[in-house]
Amino acid sequence: MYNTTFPDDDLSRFFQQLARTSGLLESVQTPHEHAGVRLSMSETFALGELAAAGPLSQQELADRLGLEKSTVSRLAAGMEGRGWLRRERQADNRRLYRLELTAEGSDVAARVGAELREHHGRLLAGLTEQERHALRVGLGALVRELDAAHRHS
Amino acid sequence: MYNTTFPDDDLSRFFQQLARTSGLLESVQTPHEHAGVRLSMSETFALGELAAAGPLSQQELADRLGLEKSTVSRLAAGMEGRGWLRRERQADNRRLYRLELTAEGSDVAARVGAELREHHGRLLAGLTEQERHALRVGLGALVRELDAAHRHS
DNA sequence: TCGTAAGAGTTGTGACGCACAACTGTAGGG
DNA sequence: CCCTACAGTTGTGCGTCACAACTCTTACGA
Repeated sequence: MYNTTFPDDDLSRFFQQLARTSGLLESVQTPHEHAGVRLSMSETFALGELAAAGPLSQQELADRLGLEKSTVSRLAAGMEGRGWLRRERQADNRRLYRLELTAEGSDVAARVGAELREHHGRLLAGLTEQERHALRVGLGALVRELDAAHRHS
Repeated sequence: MYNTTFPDDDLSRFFQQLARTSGLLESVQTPHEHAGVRLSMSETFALGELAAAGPLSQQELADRLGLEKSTVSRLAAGMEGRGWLRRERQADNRRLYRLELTAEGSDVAARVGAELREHHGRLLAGLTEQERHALRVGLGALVRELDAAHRHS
């Protein structure tokens, strides 16, 4: 009688599992050790965005991270303090920052990225080739729909 | 030069997307409105666990949710206060609680569960039948590996 | 049988991540 | 030249959580 009341579909089970173990996100709540560096999830993603997209303003970074500008202000300040990025005003518009990774920041991004890739690789190694392919197709489609749903809101 | 430093595999993109939009988890951080009821993610999962597994002790619930017993103590107290569950000591061992959903708790669980299912359904409706199948296979395998990885740690 | 240890649950405390609101500073237009 | 728009900052408070120290119940062995 019980299990008819709550979603028992794959999506639910997956997200519950994800949120419970959080092995992939490496503990959503608490800063964690990556490649010998302690960083939060937002810092991890910020490094990823800056590494992938190059210099951004804080507002652009906030949009990409889905965070409030005030939060990103402190986030960027912290990362600057740790020597991971430079904060210079943009020459043509001094209202905007130009957040750019330092050499050290790029290095951390590379190391953390490598560790995440390796972690994902270990996980995927347990899958068959078919399953990996299915995961790629399925997640790709899901990301597409998530994105669409997000845009329409 | 930039995009070689950070994981750009599907898993990374997916989780970043997930964490950014969080449409599925309905805002990881902030309590959200579900079926006319405001509850946190942990409360949502707790309802799901109790609805699915029946009466549990607090420690068992803590294990299932991946939370500390002190956290679950306050969580359960709150849910008791909202009339969602009863906390009785187990007759044969009075150290343990017997957390059981009330009628109202089961009702909330059912309504929230239905809304989550509907939400997931809307999302999946945008996928082709092939993609849905692939997602099912891929996520199933991923859950299996996450679980295994979690057990071995 | 009594003391001691184990384990469930509670409470105090503090960290962390975040949003909101009110502020400052820069830029552009009437 | 003011007025508005917008990037960024700071004050503040909330929600979630872990850790540690405590109480209470139970089991076990000398």
